[in-house]
Amino acid sequence: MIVPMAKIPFKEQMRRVREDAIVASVNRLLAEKGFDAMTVDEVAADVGIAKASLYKHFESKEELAAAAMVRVLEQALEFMAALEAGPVEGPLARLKAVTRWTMQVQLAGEMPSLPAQNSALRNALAAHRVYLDRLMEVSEKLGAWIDAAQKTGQLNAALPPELVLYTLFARACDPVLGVLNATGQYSDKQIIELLLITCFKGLGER
Amino acid sequence: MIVPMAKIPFKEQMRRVREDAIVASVNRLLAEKGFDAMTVDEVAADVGIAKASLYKHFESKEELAAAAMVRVLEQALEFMAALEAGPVEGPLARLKAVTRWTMQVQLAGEMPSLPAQNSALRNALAAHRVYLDRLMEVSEKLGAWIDAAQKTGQLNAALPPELVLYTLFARACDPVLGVLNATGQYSDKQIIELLLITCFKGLGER
DNA sequence: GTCTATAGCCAGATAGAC
DNA sequence: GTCTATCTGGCTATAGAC
Repeated sequence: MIVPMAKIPFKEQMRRVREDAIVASVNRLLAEKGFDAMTVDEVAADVGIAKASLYKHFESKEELAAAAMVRVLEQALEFMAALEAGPVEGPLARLKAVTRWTMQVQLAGEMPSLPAQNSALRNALAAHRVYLDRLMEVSEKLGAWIDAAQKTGQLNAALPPELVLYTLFARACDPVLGVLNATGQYSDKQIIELLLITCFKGLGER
Repeated sequence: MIVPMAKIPFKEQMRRVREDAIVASVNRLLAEKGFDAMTVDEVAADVGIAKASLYKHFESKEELAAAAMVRVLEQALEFMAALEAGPVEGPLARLKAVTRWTMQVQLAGEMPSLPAQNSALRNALAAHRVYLDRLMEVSEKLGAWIDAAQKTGQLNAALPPELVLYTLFARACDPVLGVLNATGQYSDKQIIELLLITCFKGLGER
């Protein structure tokens, strides 16, 4: 269904472009250095505007990080929607495709990493409606695929579905990928295939 | 072989006890909050001495973290030596036993977590002789077990041994454990057995 | 809304008396 | 070696001119 576009004022368009540029910078810096090591000054310098201008768009450093997280979650939703519309059939194949996608994002240096324990940030995220909403959407879609894959016996049905979900999220920012990449011994493709094996088949021999 | 103990001066003994207490506190705080969120003031308060006194023992916050890492690596070496002397036979069984041990340490809130990206800390560790030495010892012992397990077909021989090694290190501080524990739905024993499955058998069905 | 300049704070590290 | 008190730098956030 095609929805007629509402006319968007010019100023509003400018604002969006600016904010997109900001969030893209934040995303890259978060991926590179992590939340704590990233400074708002760096973000401003990277975008090419003054720090005070940043604060006209986002009211805190935490808001910046949340915006970056929302962005990557929406990209994930977009990818997952494309998967459902496309030729990739079966829940397991789709779960693997998403996992592969998260690894590609990591390799591209575009997976924001939020230290799991930072309390100021966690509190901000736990109160951030949009972030929670997107996170829920992704979780529900993945959850449906996990359910289906367990019912058809493609995934180990003895594992609690939440465990599978948490594991997939964890693999999306698994440090092993970075370490493996740093050795310089493997191509991106090899790294992804190796990590897919350890994730879905484990380290053991069958 | 029993080595005759050199006589240790009383003052030296006092110093060691103090430093052990300091490192134990650091270890716990690192596990609880991570390196960035941990403050030297907190450490001093937790130990019950003044901050300036801390700096008579360790010359920087990074040195504190390094000492905690050395401590846990030495505990690992001790555990691994006991494994080799004990009833646990076979390289795979030993690898699983070590993995189980690291998860118990995590559950006990005693696995120091060093954000993978902090550059000041990483530089300090990369130049820390004792830390690197212990890390190498652990890696070599694990590497030998991995080799053996791959030769006997207990571990997937198609995986590069380094990948297996990095994966085991990563699982020693896997956030999935904490998340699973936070749900309150599983006992420690269940959590450990579930994570051992995902690590060695993967998410898929065989 | 953009900028320069600065406030305010916090944490790592140190001075200096005992 | 331990303490109290302080220095110092860097970071988030804001004031105020334009």
